Amino acid sequence: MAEEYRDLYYHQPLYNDRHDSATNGFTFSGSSSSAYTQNASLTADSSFHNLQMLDPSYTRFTEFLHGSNDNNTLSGAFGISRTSSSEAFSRVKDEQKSVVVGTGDFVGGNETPATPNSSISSSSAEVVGNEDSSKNQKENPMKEAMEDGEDSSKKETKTKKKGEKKQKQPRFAFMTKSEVDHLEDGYRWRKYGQKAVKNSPYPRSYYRCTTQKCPVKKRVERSFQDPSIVITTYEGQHNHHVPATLRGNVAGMLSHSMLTPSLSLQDGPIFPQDLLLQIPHIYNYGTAGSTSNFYQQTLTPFEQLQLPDYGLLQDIIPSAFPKQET
DNA sequence: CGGATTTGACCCGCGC
DNA sequence: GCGCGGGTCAAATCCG
Repeated sequence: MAEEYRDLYYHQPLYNDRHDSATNGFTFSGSSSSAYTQNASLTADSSFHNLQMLDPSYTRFTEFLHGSNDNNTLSGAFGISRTSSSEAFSRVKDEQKSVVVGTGDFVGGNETPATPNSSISSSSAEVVGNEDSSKNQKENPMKEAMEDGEDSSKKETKTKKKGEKKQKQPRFAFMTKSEVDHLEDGYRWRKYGQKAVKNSPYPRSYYRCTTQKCPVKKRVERSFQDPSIVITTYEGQHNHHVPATLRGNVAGMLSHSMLTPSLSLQDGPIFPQDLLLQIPHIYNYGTAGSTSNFYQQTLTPFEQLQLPDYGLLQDIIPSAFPKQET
């Protein structure tokens, strides 16, 4: 069942104060001392092999994020390396724990010793070339019957070819402690569906990037085990920049507060904001400030978190969970 | 009025 | 083959 979540990022943003801490508290997977990170590091070994990247081109978090295979890596964007990421996030507060559990390359055990810091920078997104269940693109005979001319563009995206299985887009999931379901991430999304989730009282919402031709989708749902946790799953890669008309111009904020320090941007276009924008809790800083206690303080140990569709995390990352059953 | 959301129907893959 | 569950569509509705 753990077919897709090759990368799972668990964020535990803990903003004790207000906005400022948001930037300061950027702890991607920072130097947090939480048990979560420890767990995260645990995931770094053995049993992750089968969860490792399938596509070496996506060896970095950002690459996945932006769908580029150039040097747009998170570490690159922040001028950090897998082993020195802590530098970039030195401002991380102790209480601000963000958990990033990857199931990709970084956790793959290659070089993920026990430093969750490195994990993120080397994280990779799942890239499943030929996945089995690809239901994204389906044909719609009904509509076809009704209209076939003008609607072709729409169908073109979903009616590739009968036999030709739709390629699975790389995805990764965030688990974010948040009171709001749909975390602001800088992109414009249009909700196109909502479904009840089995074994969960909380529905799952489906969003599509509103930018033309951008294939990115995301699903948002709440963990039924810990309702305060929102699981956001991104699928696909944006082929465009973050819309400039962001509320509060978060992109600017981010680039200023985050990119200034030690960012040795490498060649090639980099959209640092994209990285950050993928970190909902960070991004929310700019938009959800009004909310009183937007963020909670603690994160349910992720061994208790249930992943959508894929069962418990320990099912996916057995090594991270010595022994424990549902 | 146009864009976004809601929501029930439909499609599809998978397991039994 | 059938039922289930997940994902998507699109008409209806909402909202600024």
